[in-house]
Amino acid sequence: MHVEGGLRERKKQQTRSALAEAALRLALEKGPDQVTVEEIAEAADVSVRTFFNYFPHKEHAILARNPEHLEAALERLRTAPAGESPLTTMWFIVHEVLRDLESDGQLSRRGELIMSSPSLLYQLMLSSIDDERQLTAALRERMGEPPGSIRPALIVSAAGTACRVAVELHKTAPDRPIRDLLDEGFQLLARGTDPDFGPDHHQKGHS
Amino acid sequence: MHVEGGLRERKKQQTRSALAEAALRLALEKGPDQVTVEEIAEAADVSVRTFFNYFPHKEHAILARNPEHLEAALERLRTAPAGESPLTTMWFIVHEVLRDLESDGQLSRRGELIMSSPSLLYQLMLSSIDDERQLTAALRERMGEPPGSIRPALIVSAAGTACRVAVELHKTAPDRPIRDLLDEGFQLLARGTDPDFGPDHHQKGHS
DNA sequence: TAATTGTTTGCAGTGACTGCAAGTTTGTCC
DNA sequence: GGACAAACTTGCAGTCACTGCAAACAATTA
Repeated sequence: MHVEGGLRERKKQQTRSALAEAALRLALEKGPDQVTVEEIAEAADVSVRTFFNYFPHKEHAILARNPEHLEAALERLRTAPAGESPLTTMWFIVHEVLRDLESDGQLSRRGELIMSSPSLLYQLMLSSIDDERQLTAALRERMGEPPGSIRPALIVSAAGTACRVAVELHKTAPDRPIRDLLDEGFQLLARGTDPDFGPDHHQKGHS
Repeated sequence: MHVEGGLRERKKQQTRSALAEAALRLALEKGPDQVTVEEIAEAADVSVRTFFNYFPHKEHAILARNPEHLEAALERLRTAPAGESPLTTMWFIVHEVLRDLESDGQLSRRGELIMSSPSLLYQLMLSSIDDERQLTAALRERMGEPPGSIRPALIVSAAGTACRVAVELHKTAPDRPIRDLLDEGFQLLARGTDPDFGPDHHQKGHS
C-alpha cells in the first residue's frame, strides 16, 4: 500500500519541483524560448526522457500550474454564502488567487514571462479554457440556471477577461495597482460597459 | 516595377491559396493534428520548404486568416456614426465578420475545427491578442479616453469573450443560432452581468 | 539577349516529443 | 535478508516542425 510519505512519493515530488524550478529560473534568465529541455533536465540532474515523464511540454514545466488554485476556486464557489451574487463570488475567487500568487513573490515575474512568450500564453490559455469550463459548470449549478444559459458562462469568461485586461493595462500604466484596475473592470462588468448600447435603433444597413 | 497583375504576383496568390485550401481540407478530413506539413505541401504540389516560405506554422495555413477582416473592422471603427455607442460599434463589427465567414460557408466547419484543436486555438488567440490591441487603440481614440483607461480595452475584450462564449454554447445547444447567443451576450455586457455585485458589503474575511 | 531580382528547392541541422526495451529503485511479503 | 512485483529512469531510434544557406530557376527590366 502507498503510505502518504513513501520515499518514492517524496522523490517524485522532489524531481518535479526541481524540474519546475529549473525551468522557471532558466526561462527568466535566458528567455523562455532560448531554454532547451536538455538544459532544464541537466539542471535538475535527470535525463531528458525523464523530463517528459513529468511534463508534456516545456511550457508546462515553466508554468508549473498549481492545481490547488482551481480546486480552491471550485470549493469557494460551492460554499459561497447564500446571498452572494455570482460576480461577487468570482471577485473573491480572483482576489484569492491573486493573493496566493503574490505571496509566492512570483506574480510579476511569472506574469511578465507569460505575457512575453506566445508559447507560454498558449499553455495558459489551454489550462484556462478547461478551468473556465469547470467554473462555469459550478457557477451554473449554484445559480440554478439551465445548461444553455449564457449568464454563468459569460460571467466566468468576463471575469477572466477582466484579469487579462488588468494585467495588460498594468504593464502600460504601472502606477495603478493591479487590484484597482481589476476592481474597476469588475464594476464595469457588473453595472454594464455601455448604457447606450442599442444596435436596433440605427440599423441603417451599414455595409 | 510591380504591376498589379504581374505573373509573379498571381502565381504567389495561387500557391498561397492552394496551400491554405489543402491545409484546411486535410485538417477537416484527418483532424488537424494528424496532418503533416509534408502532406499539405504535396497536395499543393510544392516543396515543404516552400510551405514555410508562405506560412510560419502549420496552423497558420489552416486558419489562413484573412487580414481584410481586421482592416475592415478598424475602418468601421474609424467611420462609425457620431452617435453610435462603443459596444454598439463592436456589435456591428462582430456581425460583419460573422457574415463574411458565413458567406464562406466555412464558419461552422472551421469553427469546430478550431475549437477542437489546442494548437489552432493557440494561433487564433495569438492573432486575437494583436487584433485586440489595435482595436482597443482605435476605440480608445474614438472614445476620446486617456491611455490608461480601462473601458475601451474591456469593451473590446468583452466583445471577444461574447464571441467565444457564443461559439462554445452553440456547441452544446445547437438549436440556438449563434447570432441569438451573441446578442444575448452583448445585452448582458451592455447592461451589466450582475446588478447585485458588491464585494464591499459582506467582506467578512472569507479566508 | 543579358542582367537583375524574386521564388523555389534540397540539404543539413536543431530541437521537441514519443514508443520501446532495457536497467535501476522502491515497496512488499515471506 | 532475499525474492518478487511495481514503479521510475534512462538510452536509443525515430518522426515531425521549423530554420539557414546556397544553388537552381523563373519573371522582369533594360
